[in-house]
Amino acid sequence: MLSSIDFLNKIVRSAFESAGYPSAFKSVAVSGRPDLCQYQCNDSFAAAKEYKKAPAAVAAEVCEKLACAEGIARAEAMAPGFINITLADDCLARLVGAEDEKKSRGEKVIIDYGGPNVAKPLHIGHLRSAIIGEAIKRTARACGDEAIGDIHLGDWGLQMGLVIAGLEEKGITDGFDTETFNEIYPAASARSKVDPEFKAKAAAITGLLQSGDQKYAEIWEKIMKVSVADLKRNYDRLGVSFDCWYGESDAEKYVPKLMEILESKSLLKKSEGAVVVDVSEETDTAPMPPVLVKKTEGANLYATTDLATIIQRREEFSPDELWYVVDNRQALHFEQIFRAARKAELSPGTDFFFYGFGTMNGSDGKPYKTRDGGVMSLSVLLDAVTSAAREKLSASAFMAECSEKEKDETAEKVGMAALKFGDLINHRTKDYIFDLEKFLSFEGKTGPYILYMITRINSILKKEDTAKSFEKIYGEDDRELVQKLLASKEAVFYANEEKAPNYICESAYQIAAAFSKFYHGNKILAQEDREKKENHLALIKLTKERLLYLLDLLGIPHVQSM
RNA sequence: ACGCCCGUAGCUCAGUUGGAUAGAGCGUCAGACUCCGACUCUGAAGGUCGCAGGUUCGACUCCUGUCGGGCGUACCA
Repeated sequence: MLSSIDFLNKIVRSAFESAGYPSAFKSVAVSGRPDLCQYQCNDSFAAAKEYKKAPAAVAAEVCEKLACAEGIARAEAMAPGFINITLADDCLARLVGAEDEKKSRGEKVIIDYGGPNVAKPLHIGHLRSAIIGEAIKRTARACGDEAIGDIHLGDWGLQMGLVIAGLEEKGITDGFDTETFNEIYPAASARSKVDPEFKAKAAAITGLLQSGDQKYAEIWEKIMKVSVADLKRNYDRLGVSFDCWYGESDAEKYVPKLMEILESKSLLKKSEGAVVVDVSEETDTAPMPPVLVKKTEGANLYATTDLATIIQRREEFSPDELWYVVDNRQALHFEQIFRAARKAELSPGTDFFFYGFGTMNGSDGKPYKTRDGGVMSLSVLLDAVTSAAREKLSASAFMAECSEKEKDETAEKVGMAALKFGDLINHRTKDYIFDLEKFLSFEGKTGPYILYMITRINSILKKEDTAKSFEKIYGEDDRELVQKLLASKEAVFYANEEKAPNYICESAYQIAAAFSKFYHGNKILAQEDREKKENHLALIKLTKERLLYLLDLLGIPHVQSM
C-alpha cells in the first residue's frame, strides 16, 4: 500500500509551483468534510499571505493546474480558499493495492521500557510501560528505525537486600521459586518500615552484595535466574519482548567511570552531606533541584544508575536516540537526568526523550486496587481477563466443537487483545479507567470487535479465496473501506511521530467498521458478476492483511475464529 | 508555595502544522436477519469545547487571567 497523502503531496506541490507559489505548500490532509471531498489542502491561505493575494484566487489557480493531473477526479476551490480534492477510483485502487515502498534505515534508538524489579511480583503499574513501550518499538521499526528494547531490570537496589535478608531469616538458601518471593518480599518490605534492625541488616547485605561478596553473589544469581524466568513468562503472555535484559547491576560497573567523568568536569558538589550535580539553567523560570549521585553514607541512587546506564548504552550501541517509556510522575527525574547527561557529555550525539504515560485507574478514578486496597499483581489481572474472556466465548457456537485446550488458548488471546486494545486506545499521556466488561465487549471500539471482523473475513476466505489482486471499486461501501485502509498509512506515521499508539487503534477500528458496513451491504460469495466477486474477495483479503499488520504493530494477538 | 498535566454529549474518550457544519464508542429511542458469523448493521436525539479576556480572515487548538481536579518538588525506585 502506498500513501495517498505522499502521492497527493507530490502533485499538489508541483501545482503550487507551476501556479507561481513554490514556497507556500506544506501538505495535503484527509478532508474534514467527507461530504465535499476526500482530501483538502489549506496552504492557499499561507500563499495568499506571502504573495499578497486573495486565498480564493490562489486556490482557483492551483486547482486549475490540479485538474489535469493524473489520478485526480475533482479539484475545486471553495470559499474562502480551500482546495478540495477527490481521487479517481482507479487511483485509489492502485494506491491501496500497490507494494509498500522500502523504508530507508533510520535512527538507532534504544527504548527503555518495562522496568520491573527482580524478586518482586509484577503489578499493574508495570502493565502500561510494557504494552505502550512494545507498541512504540514495533511502530518505530515499521517506520524504518533500528529500535532496541531494553527492559532495564531493577536488580541491584535495596529490595535485593530485603529479599536476601528475608530468605536468610527463614533459612532458605535454595529451591525457592516466585511463590517464595511473593511471600518474602512484601513481608520484608513491611517489616523494614517498623524494624530498624532488620532494615539495617538488609542495607548491610545490599552493601556486601554490591561490593562483590561471594556468598551473596551466589544467592543473587539464583534469585535472578528464578525471577527472570518468571518475568519472561509474564511478558510472553503480554506479547512483549526485549532485545536486552540488562539491569541496574550491569550499569553498576560504569559508576566509577561516571564519577570520574563528573569529577573531571568539576560537576560534583557536596550539598547537605550528599554529592550532587547542579542541573539548573539560567533560562529556568522554576526551581530545578540538583541530581543526587551519592547518598551521605556514600551509596548510589536511582539517578546514579540511570546516568551510568547511559554510558553503558553509549559504549555498546552508540544510539542516536534514547527513549524512556516511563510513568508521567517521573518526568522531573528524567529532565534532571537528561540535563546531567548532556552537561557531562556522557553520550555526545545522543538525543534523550521522555515518553511518559498516565496511570490505569479503577472506576472510582483512582489508581486501580484489589478489593482489600492492595496493589493488584499483574498475573492476577491477566487471569481475571482471560477467564472473563473464556466466559464470554462460551456463548459462541463457533467455539462449541473446540477442545478445552483450544478454548483456553482462544480465551487467552481474546483477553489479551481486549486488555491491550482497551489500554492503547487511550492517549498515552492520560490516565484512563479500566473497565473489563467494556474492554471485552464485541460492540464498539474494542479488541474483540476487531478480532471478530477478522474472523468473518476468515470465514468467507475459507469458503472461497482468490489469487487476483484488487483493482476496481464498485460502490460507496468499498470506496469507503479503501479510504480507511489508505488512511491507516498516515495513522501509523502520526503514531510514530508522537509515540501515540491510539492513532493506530483508532485506524484499525475505522477499517473494521468500514468492513462491517461493506459486509452488510454487499453479498460477496453470492455475487454473480465474476469480476466483481474477485475484486471483493481481493479487497477483504487486503483488509485482513492490513488489520493484522496494525494489530501486530500494537502487539495485539488475533484468532482464526472465536 | 512553585512547577507539570487534565477539564469536550448522560458516561468513557478522540480531535495531525490554527481551517469549512467540534467527532467516536457506550447508553437512550426508532429500525434491519429466508442471506457469506445479528457478539452485527442503519438512523435519530444529545454540545455556549470549565469560565473570562486577547491574538487571527479563522481558535477545542496559540497567549493572559481565573475556577476545579490529578501529579510532582534531594538522600525510595
